[in-house]
Amino acid sequence: MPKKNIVTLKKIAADLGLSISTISRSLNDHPDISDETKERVKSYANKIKYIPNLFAKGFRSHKSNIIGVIIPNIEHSFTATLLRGIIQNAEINGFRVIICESFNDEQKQSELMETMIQFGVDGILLSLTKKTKNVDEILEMMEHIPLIMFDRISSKVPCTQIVIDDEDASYKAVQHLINVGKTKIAIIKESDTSNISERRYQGYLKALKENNITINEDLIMSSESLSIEEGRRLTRNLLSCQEVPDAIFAISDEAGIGAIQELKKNRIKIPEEIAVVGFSNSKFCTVIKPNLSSVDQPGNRIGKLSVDYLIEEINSPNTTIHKTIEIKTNLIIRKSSFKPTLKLK
Amino acid sequence: MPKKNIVTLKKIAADLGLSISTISRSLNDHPDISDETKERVKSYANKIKYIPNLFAKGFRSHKSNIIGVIIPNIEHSFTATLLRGIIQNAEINGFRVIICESFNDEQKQSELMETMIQFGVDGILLSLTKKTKNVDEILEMMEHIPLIMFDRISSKVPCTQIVIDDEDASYKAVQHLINVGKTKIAIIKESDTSNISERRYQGYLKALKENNITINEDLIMSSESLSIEEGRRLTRNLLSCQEVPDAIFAISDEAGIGAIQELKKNRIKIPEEIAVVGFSNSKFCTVIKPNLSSVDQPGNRIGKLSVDYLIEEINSPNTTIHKTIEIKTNLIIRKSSFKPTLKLK
DNA sequence: AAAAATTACGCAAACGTTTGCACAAACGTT
DNA sequence: AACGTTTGTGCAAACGTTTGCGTAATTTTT
Repeated sequence: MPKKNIVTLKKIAADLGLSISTISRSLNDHPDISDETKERVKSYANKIKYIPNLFAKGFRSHKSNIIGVIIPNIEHSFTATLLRGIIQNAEINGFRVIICESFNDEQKQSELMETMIQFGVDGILLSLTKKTKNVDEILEMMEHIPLIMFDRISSKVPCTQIVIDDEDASYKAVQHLINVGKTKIAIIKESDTSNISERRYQGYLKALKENNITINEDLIMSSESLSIEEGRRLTRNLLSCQEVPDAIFAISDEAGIGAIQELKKNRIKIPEEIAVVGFSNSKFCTVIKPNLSSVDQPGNRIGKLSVDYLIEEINSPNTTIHKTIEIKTNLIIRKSSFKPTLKLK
Repeated sequence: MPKKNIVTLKKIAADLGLSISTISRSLNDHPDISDETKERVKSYANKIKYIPNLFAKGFRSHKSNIIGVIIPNIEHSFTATLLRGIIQNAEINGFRVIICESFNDEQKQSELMETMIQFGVDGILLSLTKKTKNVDEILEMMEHIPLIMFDRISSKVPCTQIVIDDEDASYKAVQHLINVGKTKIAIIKESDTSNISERRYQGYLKALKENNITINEDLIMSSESLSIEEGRRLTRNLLSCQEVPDAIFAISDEAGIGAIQELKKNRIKIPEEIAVVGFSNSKFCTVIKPNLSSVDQPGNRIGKLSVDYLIEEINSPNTTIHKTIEIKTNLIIRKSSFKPTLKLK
């Protein structure tokens, strides 16, 4: 019987011979109330285990203290750290979090946003589906609620966005490969509808250009969706090129793993003949032999920052300065690309 | 300005010349209302994009349509599939999900439960911290809210529990090792405060006993927390035993991976000299060479079932028949334990 | 000592929805 | 023709909280 014996402001007021408003204000530390009364109310409320009715609160104040999070794929390795950062920081700030998965479905993504708004979340943290084409609905819903985008973003949406500095990360990865003496550097990326892939590709191009390495189209491999299997397939393709690469930069660890597997199958020495670098620094990296060099993304930090900015926006909705924050990454160098005798550039 | 132009029942009533109650009933398909009126109201509500205020709803009806989920560690590989099953099924049934992580902290776990109740969730799905000693608070809070436990459960709490049939799973894994001719089977488990580890250990013992294999204490390795590193360390210990095992059953994939790494380092042939089986069928299994045999846990199913039972309990809180559901698993046999010429038992 | 300001509290409305009850109209039964 | 029944709708209370305003008591200022 959870129903009865529910403690409300009214009951406390009756028991203490005060009015409901005095109780409310005491509990909320309103300056109008004397310290003495506050103390009396608080200790009594505590004693009889008063639990505020958050529905009534939200109903009155139009504040839910809930943040909605929409992510494309909860199983993605990077997502866990991202979520952890979000949840932790939200909690510190007194917010709860609702997490929903869009399953990379643009339609579902819109529905989720709508439901969340309806539900009364105070703000939304959105990581887009892999190929979000139409942002019209998002733009419309932005009118109704504070929105921050993270990880998988779109420049078409004018809001604060927090993201890995993908271009810089790729640039550093490729630069590293060049530093260890590689020149025929292949890239395994996704098709150009993927925003993230595209940014990483740009970093790749930039590094090559800066080092006066001519871009060889044969060494640019794309796939719709990068799995280990796709990594293997594309690596097979690379090996059958007339000019075989001496390094492979994969924009995902899965693809990098696939590359290593395929290279090993062909008895190609890693990193001597072909070096490999991945992206995400997932747990796979230290399981595969040789260990995969990879770009480490500080997911916690992105999560934390997203919450920070969202809360800021919730508290002052009119401030329309939208920033784009790019978080720097660290390249973790392991056996798959390490070369002790580095060639000075 | 998201504030104004909010559509409420009152506005619809005014626009349509009906009363608020008629609008409410129409939208809720109350039988008292004529089909004609219902249709008129619904289409108009739809047209002006009426969004029900869920706070007011919850406030009135004491129903939130939210399920709270508490898990010890969001980064655990198995958790993702579990969550996916929960979220999917909850959504189908018109429930939203709030997910919180207890970080394997018993204190935090209680706090989270309390907050969730306070928040007005309709029910809680709980997966315990690794070592939950004191369940008093949980027992107390159970009085106030429907509770289902999943994955990491405790027999001390009288509620419906959904869990992998760990004993059976281990039994099958060890039986498999015996089938391929192994007799000196080691186990890498956690210390006996871990409920799950203990159940898996029982399955191990059962299989050995049934096959009249005497239990060798030297082959039983325990650790506080199983990581890849711990797997390696315990495997090192095993290799230094006077009687080296011919198989290792690790109750986690991480430990299994560690075992394989250590065995390879010592140039021990897998599975010929020592076979290895893990538990969870995580993605690691197909990355390591040789591929790791492992117990596949249908996380989706557990998640789905948990939601089913919880909703049942929410809808009829008095029904106090608490079941314990044990889901069967599948052993996925890979190179790390496969032996083509199997010895008939 | 009177006026002004401050302090500490109570009253009551409001938030949007649901729901028990009342009631009018229309219908079916004697 | 008088009655009960059904159908469709409206009235108003209630849920627990916050908050603008009012006010009495006290203190400060003149």
